[in-house]
Amino acid sequence: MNVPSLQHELKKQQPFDCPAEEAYLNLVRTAGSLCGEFNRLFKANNLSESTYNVLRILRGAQKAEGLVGLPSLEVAERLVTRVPDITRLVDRLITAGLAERTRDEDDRRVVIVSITSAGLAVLRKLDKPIRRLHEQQLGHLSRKELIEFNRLLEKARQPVASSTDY
Amino acid sequence: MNVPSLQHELKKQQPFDCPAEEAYLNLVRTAGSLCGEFNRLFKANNLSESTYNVLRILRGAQKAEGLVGLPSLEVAERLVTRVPDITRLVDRLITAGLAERTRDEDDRRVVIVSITSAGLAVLRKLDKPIRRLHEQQLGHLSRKELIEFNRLLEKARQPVASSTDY
DNA sequence: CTACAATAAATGTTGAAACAGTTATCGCTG
DNA sequence: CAGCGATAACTGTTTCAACATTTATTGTAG
Repeated sequence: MNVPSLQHELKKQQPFDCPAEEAYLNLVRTAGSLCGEFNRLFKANNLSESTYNVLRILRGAQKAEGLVGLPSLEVAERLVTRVPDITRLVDRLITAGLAERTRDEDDRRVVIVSITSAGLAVLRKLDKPIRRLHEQQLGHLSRKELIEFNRLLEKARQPVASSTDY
Repeated sequence: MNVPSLQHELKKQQPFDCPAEEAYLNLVRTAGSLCGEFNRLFKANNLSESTYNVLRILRGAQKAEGLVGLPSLEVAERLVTRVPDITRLVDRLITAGLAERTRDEDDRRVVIVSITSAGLAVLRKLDKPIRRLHEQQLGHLSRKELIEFNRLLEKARQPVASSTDY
């Protein structure tokens, strides 16, 4: 079965109101579709996209920056999608034994979150399946297409008449 | 302020593991960003993206297909993002007076969901702001870019080696 | 005509996201 | 060093999504 056009897929008789709307729906649907496959993979390992991303960030801070852990807010800021409730996100990881908290003695307001060896083990186990899924999802786009795709996605994030930038 | 590259934005020191992953993160982040703006608009009118989409589908069925309403399952199938819990989604619309249920007398298992005049009024009120937001978000992409964007998004949804298609 | 599989919708329950409000600590100013 | 605003994290609460289970109705096979 070929992938039908979005318009046909939604059984809309009339064309889209405007091209921008069509692209928006296309974008949301595509992201949802690809996300869904990852969520299934994560769920099979008792993780969610959010908790997985936190673990990735913590491992990255260790490997690339040589840090034991990161302050909670720092973790929140590095997440792909904004998360206002980092506390309970980390709570779940701690309950699962994948992360731990230590209070920063220099500034007792901040809490350092770090990944445990169990957390690292989970990530290691997931690395290959994740990479394989990435390849399966977008590996059939050529190098050129990927570059153009990224360019368009970044341009789409840059709003027109961004009055907030002044 | 320019939109920094995703890589810089996430404060990752090392490059992405693979191009497919970079594109995936870019996609998810862009969709989340644009979605967030719509969600704010919807919320200001006591709607969510899901409930708004249901209303749109119901209005579309009326206008384009001349139907009074649609069976619940039919509504669920037309939604952009899969929703397993159409019942309570419609519940909320009914509580808000924007939709109503009638039992199909021919097949008493099915429930016909239809939009009320209040629901149509809400949609009418939102039509312009929605269109304006679409234009603001993606209106700065040229016609050519939008076409290519759509093409790439559809290609991205088409998995490689889709063994399920045989 | 009864039994039963299939279908449509509703319900129960759990888990997570969103938002507001609170507590603890810090740094600065008088 | 007392007071105060700013900052970091936590907590309470509501709403929503996801999953499994249940009820009601239909059509169909014996």
